[in-house]
Amino acid sequence: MRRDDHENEHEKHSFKEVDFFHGSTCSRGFSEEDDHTINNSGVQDGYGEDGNDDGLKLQIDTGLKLQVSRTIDFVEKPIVDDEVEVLEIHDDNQNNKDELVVLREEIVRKNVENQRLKTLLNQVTNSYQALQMQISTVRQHQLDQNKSRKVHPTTETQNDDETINERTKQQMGQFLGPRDDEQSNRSHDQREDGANIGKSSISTNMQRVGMAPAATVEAEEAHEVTMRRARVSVRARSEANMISDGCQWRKYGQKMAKGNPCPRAYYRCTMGSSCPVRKQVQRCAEDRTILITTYEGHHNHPLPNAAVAMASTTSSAASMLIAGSKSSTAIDGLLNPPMFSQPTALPGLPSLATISASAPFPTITLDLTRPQGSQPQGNNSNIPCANTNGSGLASLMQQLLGQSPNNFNGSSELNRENHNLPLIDPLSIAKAALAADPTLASALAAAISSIIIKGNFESLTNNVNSNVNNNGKGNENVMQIDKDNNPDLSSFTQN
DNA sequence: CGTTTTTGACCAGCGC
DNA sequence: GCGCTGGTCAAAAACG
Repeated sequence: MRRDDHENEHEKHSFKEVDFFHGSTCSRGFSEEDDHTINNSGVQDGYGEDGNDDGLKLQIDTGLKLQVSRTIDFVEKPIVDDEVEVLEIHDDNQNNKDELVVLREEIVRKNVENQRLKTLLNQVTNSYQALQMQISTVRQHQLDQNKSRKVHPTTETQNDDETINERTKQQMGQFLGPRDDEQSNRSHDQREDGANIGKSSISTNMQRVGMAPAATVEAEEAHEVTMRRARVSVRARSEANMISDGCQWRKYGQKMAKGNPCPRAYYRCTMGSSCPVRKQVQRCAEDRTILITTYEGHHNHPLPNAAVAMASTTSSAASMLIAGSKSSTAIDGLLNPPMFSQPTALPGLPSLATISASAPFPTITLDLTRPQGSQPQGNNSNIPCANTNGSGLASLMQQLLGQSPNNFNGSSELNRENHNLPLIDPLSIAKAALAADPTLASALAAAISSIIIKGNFESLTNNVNSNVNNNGKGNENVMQIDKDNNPDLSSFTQN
């Protein structure tokens, strides 16, 4: 292959990336062949030729670095050996030593570039995390202000305007995803805040319907407990006794649960001296290859990157449940279990996760075992399934970004309020999927990176407007990923 | 020897 | 009040 051919190949791959970031399907990074493309051609071609492309490429790697350690592995993997081997064969065949020298130099140069990009990547990562901290700080400050307003309420109009601004910023922070090391500094406060968010919302709604103060207090207390105990459950096929989530756990108990011959194990996070996070691990009674891991609580200590995914998902799930509770219907549902007597597809995310507020505590379940597009029993038929076209990753990301799950009821009066609620963090959902099943890493990493690059807040906020009918009899909203049964996703599997 | 796991006891919530 | 169940505690055992 001549150098010109190399450059043509580079250009092709660059076009692939551009296509991807403009929304078309793309296989970038989903195969071994393309893995190298990312390291060599893709980044290299974009770097130094176009200032805008520079930023683009850097942010690509930022996403990978931040969320998918496995993907980073091949970013950091030396490329010399394989390529040299290929080139040596090439040299033997064509006996063109000059060309070989040129190509070797090219490889060396690209390795240097890779090192430089890695350095820049770290810088961008740090900046990204710093920005998250700033957003969280602003959010915290505004929540405090909100508490003060509760004590000294002003006019309703004023409060509404401020609340809108605050919630918009909360959405921004939510999209970026909570940072657990900054959570560590104030996790308890955050939980308080989470409860207060719900309390504030409940109070507002109670006032609207003229409920008695005593009932309000009672509801607030119950809601606070509910929100503090919000859980995230991950269903994944695994022969191991635990899925790797980056945290250190200490087993403190084991019980036989009713209706399941497999024991349930109880674990406590040991990465912090008094970390309140716990998890339960149990095999599914119907299919013992399925491991069900349920997380509860917020870490109060810094987490390694590998653990951030699941931890931030927990936080996001709690926010999501709090958001859902902000409608009066949802409050009734959370406080009165009959609303959750039957499963219901999660609006916009029908095949990725389950929200189950059935007693005793609301739980969001990431089901990584179901065929994509399948629905759990008792699905609300009114919920549109965004996955019927079966377009693989594109469909998946459409589900992740397409609709907000916040509008659990169809109350037009409360929709305006719901528009300003914290959104479920699609990054966290995807990251949790990655943590549970690393084979999805390369596929979702690229997609997540594209989200970051595009700053796709619009995709989130715009779609919040979609109303979702809820007939009030459902209790579980379901979205699932299954790369095993989805050929589109399976084709992206990284070995 | 420190840490982790095991396992029976204990407690709280709930329904009857 | 009683029994059932889920969750936690804590002492003993196992492990590295």
